[in-house]
Amino acid sequence: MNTKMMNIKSELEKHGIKPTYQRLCVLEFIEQSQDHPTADHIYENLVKKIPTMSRTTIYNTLNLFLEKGLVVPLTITGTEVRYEITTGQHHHFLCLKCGRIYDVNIQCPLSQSKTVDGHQIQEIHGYFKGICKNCLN
Amino acid sequence: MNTKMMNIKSELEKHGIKPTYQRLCVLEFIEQSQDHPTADHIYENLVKKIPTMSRTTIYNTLNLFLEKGLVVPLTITGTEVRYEITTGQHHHFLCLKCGRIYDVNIQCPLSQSKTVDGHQIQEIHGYFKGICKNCLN
DNA sequence: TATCAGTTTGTAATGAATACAAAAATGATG
DNA sequence: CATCATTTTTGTATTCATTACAAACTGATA
Repeated sequence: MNTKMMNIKSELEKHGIKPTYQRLCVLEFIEQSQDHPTADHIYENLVKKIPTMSRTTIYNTLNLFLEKGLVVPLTITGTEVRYEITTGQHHHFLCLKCGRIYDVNIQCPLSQSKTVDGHQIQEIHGYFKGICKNCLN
Repeated sequence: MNTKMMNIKSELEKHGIKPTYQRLCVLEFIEQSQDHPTADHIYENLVKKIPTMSRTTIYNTLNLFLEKGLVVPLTITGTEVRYEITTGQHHHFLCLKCGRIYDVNIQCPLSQSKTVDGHQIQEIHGYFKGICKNCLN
C-alpha cells in the first residue's frame, strides 16, 4: 500500500472505523474528488475498479462515515445528497448551469454563536446558487 | 369570497397565475402554515376539503409557483422539499428533534454582493441545525 | 479447523417526484 | 346558447434515490 493509502487507512482508524478495502476506496474517492460526489457518482467510479461493488455498500459506508463525523452531507439540490470530507466551516456555491458545487470561504457572523433566537445551534450551513466563473464565459 | 381569499387571488394574478380554486387553496395553505410544508403536507390537508384533489395537482401548482417566483424551495433535510412564500431574505433553523423549521432573521455579510470568488450569485441560502427553543425544555 | 462478529452483496421495497394521457373545466367566438 | 380550442385537473404508471433485509463472505480468535 502506498503512502497515500496509508494516510487514508489511518484516517479511518482515527475515527474508529475498521479499514476495509471498500471503505478505503470510498474515502479516497471523496478526498480526491474536486466536485462533491453523490452516492451514485462514487458507485459508478468504484465499480470500475471493484466489479462486485454494491450500491448498498456505498450507502452503508457513507452512513457509517456520517455517524463517525468523517463526512458531511450537502443537501443543496434537494434531489440528491452530496458528500464532502469534514473540514473547517465553509460555505458552498452551486452552479445552476453545470451543477458543480464549489467551496466558498466567507465569514459567517454567527459562526461562534451557540444559539439563535433561543435555539441551540449544532450545525451551520450556507450556500449560494447562481452561475459559476467558468460558465459565465 | 372573503377578503382573505380576495387577497390571495390578487396575489396569484399579480404573479401572472390564473387563479383557480385549487391554486387558491394551495397558496392559502402555505401562507397560513406555521411550519414550512412539504407537497405531501399540503396534499393531506387539502384532500379533506377537496376530495378529488390529486397529488399531481399539488406538484404542478408548486412548480408553477416556483417558476413565477411566488414560493421558494427549502432543501434542508435532503429527503424532501419544503416550501415557503417568497419574502425578504432570511435564514432557517431546523430542529433535529421535532423536525420543525423556524425562520431566523440575521444579517448575511454577502447579502448585497453580486459575486463570490468570481461566481455570479442568484440566490443566498443559510440554515442552522440543532435543538429548538421548545425542545430544549 | 470451527466459530462468531462484522462486512459486503443482491434483491426487494419504500417514498418523493415526474411523465403522460384522459377527463373536466374554462373562456372566447359565432 | 352551442361550439370549439385551450387550460387545468386528475389518475396511473414510471423513474430515481435510498433503505430494508437476508444470504454470502471475510478475517480473527480459540
